[in-house]
Amino acid sequence: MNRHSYFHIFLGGDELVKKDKPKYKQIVDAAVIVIAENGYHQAQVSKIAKQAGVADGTIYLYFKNKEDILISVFQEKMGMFVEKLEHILTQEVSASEKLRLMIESHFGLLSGDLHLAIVTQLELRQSNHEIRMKINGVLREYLLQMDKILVKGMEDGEFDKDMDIRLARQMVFGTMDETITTWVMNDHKYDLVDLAPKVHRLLMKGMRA
Amino acid sequence: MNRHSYFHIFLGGDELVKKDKPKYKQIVDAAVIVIAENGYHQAQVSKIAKQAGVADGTIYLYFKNKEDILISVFQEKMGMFVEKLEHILTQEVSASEKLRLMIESHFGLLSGDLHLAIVTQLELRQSNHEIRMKINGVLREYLLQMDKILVKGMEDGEFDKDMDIRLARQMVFGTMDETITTWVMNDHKYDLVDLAPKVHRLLMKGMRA
Amino acid sequence: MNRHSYFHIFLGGDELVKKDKPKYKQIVDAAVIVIAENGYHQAQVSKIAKQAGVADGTIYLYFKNKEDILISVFQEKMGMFVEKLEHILTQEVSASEKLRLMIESHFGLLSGDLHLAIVTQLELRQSNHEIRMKINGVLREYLLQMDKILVKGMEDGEFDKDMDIRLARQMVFGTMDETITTWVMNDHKYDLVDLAPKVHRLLMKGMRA
Amino acid sequence: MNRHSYFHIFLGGDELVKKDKPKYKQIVDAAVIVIAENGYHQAQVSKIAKQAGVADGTIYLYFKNKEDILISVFQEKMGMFVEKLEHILTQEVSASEKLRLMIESHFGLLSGDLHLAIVTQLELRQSNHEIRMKINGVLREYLLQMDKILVKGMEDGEFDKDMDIRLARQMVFGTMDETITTWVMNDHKYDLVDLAPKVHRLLMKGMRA
DNA sequence: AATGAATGAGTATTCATTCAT
DNA sequence: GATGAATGAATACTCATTCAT
Repeated sequence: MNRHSYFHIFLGGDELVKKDKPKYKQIVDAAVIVIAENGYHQAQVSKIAKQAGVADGTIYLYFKNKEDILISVFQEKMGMFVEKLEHILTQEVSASEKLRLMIESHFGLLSGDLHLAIVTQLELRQSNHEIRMKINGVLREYLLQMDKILVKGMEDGEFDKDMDIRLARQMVFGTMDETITTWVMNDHKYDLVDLAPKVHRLLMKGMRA
Repeated sequence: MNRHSYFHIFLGGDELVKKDKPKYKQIVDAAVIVIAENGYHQAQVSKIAKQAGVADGTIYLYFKNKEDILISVFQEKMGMFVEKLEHILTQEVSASEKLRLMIESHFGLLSGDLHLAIVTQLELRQSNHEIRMKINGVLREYLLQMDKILVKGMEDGEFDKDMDIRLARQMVFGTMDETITTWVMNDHKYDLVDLAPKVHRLLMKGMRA
Repeated sequence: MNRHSYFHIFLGGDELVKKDKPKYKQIVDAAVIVIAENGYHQAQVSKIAKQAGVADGTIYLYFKNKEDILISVFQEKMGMFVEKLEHILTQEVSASEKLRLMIESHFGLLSGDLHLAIVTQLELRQSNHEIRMKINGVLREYLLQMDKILVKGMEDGEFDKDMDIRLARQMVFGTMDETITTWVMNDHKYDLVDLAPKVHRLLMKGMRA
Repeated sequence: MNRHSYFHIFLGGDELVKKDKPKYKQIVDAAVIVIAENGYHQAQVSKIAKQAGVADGTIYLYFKNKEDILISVFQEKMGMFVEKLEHILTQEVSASEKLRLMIESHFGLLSGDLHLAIVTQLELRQSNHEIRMKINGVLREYLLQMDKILVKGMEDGEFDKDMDIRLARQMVFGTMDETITTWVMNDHKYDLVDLAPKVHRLLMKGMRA
């Protein structure tokens, strides 16, 4: 039994097989570049195809439609964030330290891929309701992992036990998001990762027991 | 000399004269309703005209183009927020109390106009880069007033003197924004203003000296 | 009360008002010419608009979509056939004579508009299932009138009383249709109306009592 | 020398050799099924290949292009009709009886293959001008055989000697065609072959000397 | 000032056909 | 012979904006 048929059974196959092919990632990466450089509304399928070095029609061998490309971009890239976060969660450190690592990791990933930062913070937010809802679905996974840090911190007495977990999450994510968006809008003039410790300290003061 | 005539000098007369005419507000209000009820991408000029009870062409007697309508919506409505905030700044209370009043006022205004909340938190963010930059310009005035509270609090020793003012502002605004957006996305199931004290407490802990 | 509001009450208004405007007929006539000269599959909306002397977008002020244009072409033109047939039905002549007049009228109308003949006999039959079903609906009205001649002839003893009305109708319409299509495919080399008496005689022999 | 090798000389060998291979018929039969079940415009080459159990590219080893498949469908199937008709022509019976046998045979063949009936009466007529002209070429052979019955009948004094042979053929074929199409459109609710004697009688009355 | 009919630029997607393996 | 991944041309429709009335 080959690898393909193995996955076919557990994961539905078609989808995964396509994601494994080099052109799938090629197109996703092309989409990030085209959207970042041209803006969401000027990111035509033909432009993405050209950037990926494939024919327009080839796009549709790997994606159902344009919407599918955009959601896949977010899914593929968000995957990196979730992976890093999951790794942080396994470490034997305090909740505060995990929070610091998360902020640093999050800032670091976006600092290292300016195109991606523009796409996630500015451009993808211009998408229509339907796409945004699907993106939110992907984001939820990340926020659920984030919650684990907060809950652990509260249980261990590091964070305020009476804290409203939803508000705390909104403060953490809202602060990070606002910080990154401002950085992107200021054309990355300063170093984002340098801000991580300050952001961490600010948030910690807010949540400390 | 009132505030309007002050701006009159800098912004050009035509604009202002038109803003005083009844149809100007009529169209702006229609735009809020149409965008909230149909979504940003389904808010055609003809729909706004119909809602406002004027002909399509009439829109262009009051607005340069569609973009101008959208920016005007934000400008006109944001005006209310700035006015309230300016009033809070004149009060003889602590910076912490001013912060609380601001959050409460901000939440209150949006709670009282669900259409506006949908438009500012969800729909207007789907606009293109250019419009978003202009909206940010309008928002800046509000953030500058907000900064005054933070600076005053730091000077008075209520807030941490070593705080990075930009980060603090991002935490405050990011937390509020994220809280409101979550509330809108949850279809206003709970009372937003009720969350104000909790948000205030959370932010205060973060900034306290 | 003006003419428009009068019709509005009885006929649904919008539709009719548009059909009365000169551009409606202008576009329908342009469609016949474009389809006849370019073939069904090469009759793009932009070509029809150009032929009609209007902008592409104008088409959509008068027609819901391309399908609507095609059905309207058949409806408008078939209207002439039905009108003539209804007039024939009012005449005080034998069923046989009515049949002769119908064939002559049918052949005459198509002889007089070669574009239309090509469109109805060859091109419109290439349309998809949905359009064809709608066209058949329009055609049904014509066949119902035709049935009246056959029924009258049977009642009056001119036609065979034991005739299967459905088969008789299929023979009459099938023969006419096949005759016209052959004439169109032979590039109108001979005179179609000249064939009317012969076709009439042939059909009459088949149906005579 | 058989009929095939006769044509071999005039039509080129490649064609014929391929027609004898099993995959040729496999693809033709698949095309009939796919067109009947999906409609002409939804009968993509890839669907036909799938139904035939071959790869898309394989189609092009047996057919020049898609058009060639469609014409071949008609040719192959029409072959059965011509064969039956040729057999009828050899029989020692009256022209009227031959006509009856032809109608019965024609109705019978289509009754026995509903897919084929749908394809020839409805779907293939949606093909473009060029294909339709080629189909008519194939049909001509059938009509030429049919003419033989009419000519014989006229010579023998069974049919009206003054009959216009072309019109008579159009009546015969038009009536049969219209009858079959109506039967197909009515979802084969009644028995088509049962109608053969009635159709025969109707036509005979029309042509009788 | 107000109208609303007319304009026309711009784009996602399908599918017959090819050709390297 | 057989495959199937890759190609790329071709087209209906929307809607912001104009301008004659």
